[in-house]
Amino acid sequence: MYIVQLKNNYNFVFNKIVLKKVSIKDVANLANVSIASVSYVLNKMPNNRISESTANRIKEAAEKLNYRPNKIAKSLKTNQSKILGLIVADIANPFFGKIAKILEEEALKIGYTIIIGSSGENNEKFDKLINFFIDQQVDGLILAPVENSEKSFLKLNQEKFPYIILDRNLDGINSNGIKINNEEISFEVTNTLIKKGSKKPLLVSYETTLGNLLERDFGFYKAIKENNIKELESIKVKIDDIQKDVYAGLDKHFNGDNKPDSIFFTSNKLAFSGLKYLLKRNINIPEELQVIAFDESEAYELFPVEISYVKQPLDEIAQNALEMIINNINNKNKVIQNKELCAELILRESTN
Amino acid sequence: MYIVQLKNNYNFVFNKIVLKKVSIKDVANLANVSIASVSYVLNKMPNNRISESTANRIKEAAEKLNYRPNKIAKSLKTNQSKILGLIVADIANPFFGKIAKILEEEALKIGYTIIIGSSGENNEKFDKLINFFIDQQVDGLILAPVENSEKSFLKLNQEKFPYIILDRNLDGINSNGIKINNEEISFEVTNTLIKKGSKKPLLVSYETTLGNLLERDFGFYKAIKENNIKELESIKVKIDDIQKDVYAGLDKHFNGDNKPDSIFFTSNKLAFSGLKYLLKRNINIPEELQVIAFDESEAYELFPVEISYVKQPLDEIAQNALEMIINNINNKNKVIQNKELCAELILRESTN
DNA sequence: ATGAAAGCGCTAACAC
DNA sequence: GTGTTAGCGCTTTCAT
Repeated sequence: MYIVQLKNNYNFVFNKIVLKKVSIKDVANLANVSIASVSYVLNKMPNNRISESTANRIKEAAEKLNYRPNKIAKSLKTNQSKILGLIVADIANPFFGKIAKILEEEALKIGYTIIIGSSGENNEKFDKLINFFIDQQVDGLILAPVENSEKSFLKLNQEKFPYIILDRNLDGINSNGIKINNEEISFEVTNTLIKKGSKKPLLVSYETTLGNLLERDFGFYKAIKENNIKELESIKVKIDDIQKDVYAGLDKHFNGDNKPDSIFFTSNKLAFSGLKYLLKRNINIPEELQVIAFDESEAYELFPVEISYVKQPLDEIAQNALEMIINNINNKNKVIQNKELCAELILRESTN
Repeated sequence: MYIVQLKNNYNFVFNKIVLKKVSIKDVANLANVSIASVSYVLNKMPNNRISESTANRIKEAAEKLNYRPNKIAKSLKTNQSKILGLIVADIANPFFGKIAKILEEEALKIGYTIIIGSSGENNEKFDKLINFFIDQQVDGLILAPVENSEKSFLKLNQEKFPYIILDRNLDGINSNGIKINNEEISFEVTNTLIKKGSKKPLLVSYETTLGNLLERDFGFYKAIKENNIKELESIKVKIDDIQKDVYAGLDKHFNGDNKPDSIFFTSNKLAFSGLKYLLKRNINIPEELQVIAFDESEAYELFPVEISYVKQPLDEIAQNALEMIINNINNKNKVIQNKELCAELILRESTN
């Protein structure tokens, strides 16, 4: 519903011509009350204030005019945008897509909107997005850090801007965050492979400084050490040329005479490239080679063998992230809290 | 940088204590000019106004205070939020994820932010999101309609709210939109299957009223008619239980004695379920059965046979969508424009 | 070349 | 129980 503004304060409800959105003033006029009363009623303030009859008049007027409060104006006044910024590596990656989706749905329930950005693993883009979002007056940020993004965090810390760290972590940056028990679950993965007979497990992982990924490596190394297994040369992949590095690494191993008999891929993207390779090479899974991958992926379903994988509790992650950031916003000087959720190892055909 | 506000208008720059964000007023104070001048300089207005020396003073002051204009305040004044709402079926579906990503990146370049919602193919959620986004004061909407969402569009039309329709279309809703040549490319797909020897092509599609999907069916039917091929009973899947319906439909065909010798899946989700089935049944592709799917999907890469597919020009789609909605926002009474882009058929192993 | 001031739509303190 | 009003941070018209 729109209003034609004739004089200064006099509005005339009209049917077709679009000129001006309905504002609180129009509702007040129609209900014959002050704008303050409208605000009180529509925001459901402690209702010892307005009498029920005027309250009803106001509600009716609002309905009739199809009044929609202007959140921008409210934000300006209350200094709260009710917008949260989410920065992930790549929103087209279903892992982040799922988190974003849950986050968005949960946020909606408590009146928050989420704006999403993809850093593309690039620290400059990451920093640029942070700035853009802050300029956009987001109330807080949910961030999946990229390598070399420490300075962005230091700046946020210095300005005491509310944020939490999602999924990943950065050495030396001690902030509120939510992630999973990367080391423990990776330890379990590796132990499982070994228990199932693997003598030569191979780690396919990243060349990175991101803590969560390093922890996955640690879990692997810890397990092979405890089992007195001599390490095959791990494949460490650069994050920006995954496919090439994975292929090259696997080629080296599978063309040699000290072939691995199991592989642990520490991410869904690594697994994706690796499985493609194994498919091409026609390697028998699990007889010749056992496989466990990190993260769920639809793609695994079209692979001839059901892949065992580490399932992250995405719902829990998203819910906790949201809870944490809201908490942070409302209470800026809180103690730092690092929540660690438990991932689950799902065993299927690829681990006999 | 923060400011300690001592009296009413007097601010004192301080180092640690956080009280108040830097505002235009602070910059004006520091530069010894009016806030109007600050606004002029920082918004790079036609510079016949402010002298270079004051302009420099202002820029320096802004930099020194690390001033960040408050977009909320600007929005309130200019009545433009520079926020766009995007509603897709499911942001966790990489097809939409990719579009969202490109959209977001392009939007950023022209100073727009995108907020994303997933309708989950549910028309109530769809409508709720629209309302939420409008309340959020988005300048325009980019919408992938769901079934039975006509009333939402009628409402938008009535209010002349700027929006464009993405990827899909709805019967009877004639709005600005961007999609691909669904019928033509589906015709080409089917013809290709037939030319390559298929006598009994099978259509696996949706039971739906969404125009874009129906067009894919039409393309198929047109091709088999022109080639005088008797139709196998198409599989029409309900959008909310894809896997079950696909399995049941394929079971019926492959257990009978009039087996199809080629399949056209009209979406990536259908193909996903179908390929899973074919994998389980161990059906020989392409010898026994040729396959073409709609949309690209990472998952296809892990299937033992490279799947031929219809590639949608996602970048172009996103760019056009953005251009169109911006156009719409700036010029509300524009003629209706329906842009149709060309998809591309990528032939690989699954079509001999 | 610059400043003063109105006002965007709302909230909330204060007045009556 | 209800109204008045200041003011959030900015843009922009109108003075000077």
